[in-house]
Amino acid sequence: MTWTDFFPELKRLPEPSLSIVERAGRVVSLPAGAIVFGPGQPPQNYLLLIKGTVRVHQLSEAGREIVLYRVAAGESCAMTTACLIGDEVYQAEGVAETPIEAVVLPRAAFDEAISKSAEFRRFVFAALSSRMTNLFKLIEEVAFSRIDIRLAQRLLDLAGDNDRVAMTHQQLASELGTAREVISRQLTEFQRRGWVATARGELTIVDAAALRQLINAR
Amino acid sequence: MTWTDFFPELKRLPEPSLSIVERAGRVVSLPAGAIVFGPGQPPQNYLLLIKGTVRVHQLSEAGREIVLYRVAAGESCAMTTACLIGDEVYQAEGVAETPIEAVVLPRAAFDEAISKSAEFRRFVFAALSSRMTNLFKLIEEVAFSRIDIRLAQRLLDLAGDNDRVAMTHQQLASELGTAREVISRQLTEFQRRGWVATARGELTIVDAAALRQLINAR
DNA sequence: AGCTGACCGTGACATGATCACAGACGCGGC
DNA sequence: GCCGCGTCTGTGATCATGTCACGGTCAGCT
Repeated sequence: MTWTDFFPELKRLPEPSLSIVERAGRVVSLPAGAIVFGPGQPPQNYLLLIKGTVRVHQLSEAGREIVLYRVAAGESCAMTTACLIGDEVYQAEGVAETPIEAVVLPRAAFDEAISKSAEFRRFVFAALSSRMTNLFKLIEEVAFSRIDIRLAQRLLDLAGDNDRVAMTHQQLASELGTAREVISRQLTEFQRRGWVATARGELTIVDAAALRQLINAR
Repeated sequence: MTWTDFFPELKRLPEPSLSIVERAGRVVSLPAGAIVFGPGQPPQNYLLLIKGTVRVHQLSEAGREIVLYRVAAGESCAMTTACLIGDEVYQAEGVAETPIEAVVLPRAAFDEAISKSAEFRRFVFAALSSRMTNLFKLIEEVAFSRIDIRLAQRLLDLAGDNDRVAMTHQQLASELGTAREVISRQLTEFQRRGWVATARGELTIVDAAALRQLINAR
């Protein structure tokens, strides 16, 4: 079994493209918390995530941060792709949120596959454009959405089936690019209304319907 | 003379790619104020601007807007490219700020040129990735920058050699995704400090150095 | 001159960010 | 258990920004 088993679109690549990427790509593992890439670095490899998730966030000078997007298993990293193509350095940081396994495909092989395979191009650029779409949405949210609505949305996104979010207020603030105090106050209010239950470093969604209603109210 | 004269990178395309795009691309003109594309529309053509500028901005439900980027002569439109590749509809609006001339290249010819020419690909995707880089910067600014600094930056950007910006406060507010009143107050303050002179529908930068210093102060 | 619509100024208030600080909790060491 | 320490959370004060309401001013038109 080879790593392309994790990427159906790539598995269907015609030869010789399939062989190129299969042979050039190496699988690496990183522990949770590892910094996958950081601002100022030039990308050397195309990245494909097999297992785990990577959080990509931007850091401000003042020490605040905002999550730009997450890379899930089976996806590629948009910022890496953009920087590779445009020959630029990373502007954001990528952090392994869980232990991860990823394929690193060296630039040369990436370029070769791009030029030789229409299917590979489609895979790469469809992912890129879909992420771009997300970024436009993010800009709209940051510029125009109220913080309580953004928090409610994010809590629903982050909660698993057990409606639990194991994050500190500071981490939630970093998700949305705001300050911890703002999150604390909003959560206090959510709790007062019986929508969530909070505990140190974690929180439980009690009334998901109410949160959804808040989101749709405007 | 053909329209590719306006795009040095394309002019250097090897045959047959050059002929493909030259023959498939039609030059169109639009008056200032024309809506080039709008939210919900599917893109049918790749766009290359020959003359004038197009402003691409996102509209919020509440009627506020923010300028995502401008397409200058000699450039392509990133949102169009992304939507074409990813087969999605536009999420933002493109407006001709001046009378414009543009090349529209139908999807089929675009796809063909992409698959046949490495140079064309480089042209298209380098533009896309560079715009993506801009978007990350925009997110950082919206999320973390003070409005006075963002306004100062934008004024310097918008001012021509004569240090004049012919826009209303409302238009400036739309540039930055904020409200008119906020701009009015900031400009009043800038004027009080002797940095700008304001008039109805226009403004003159008096002390560009002071504005630059404000920007660099933090 | 008088009308009209766009443009601008401003006060009052709501929301969000920043600063300062204190209390609560969890965990390791004893 | 208990202590000590670092992290996490709560809260008031204040500032920055956004929203609402309204009135005044200006340019262009008849």
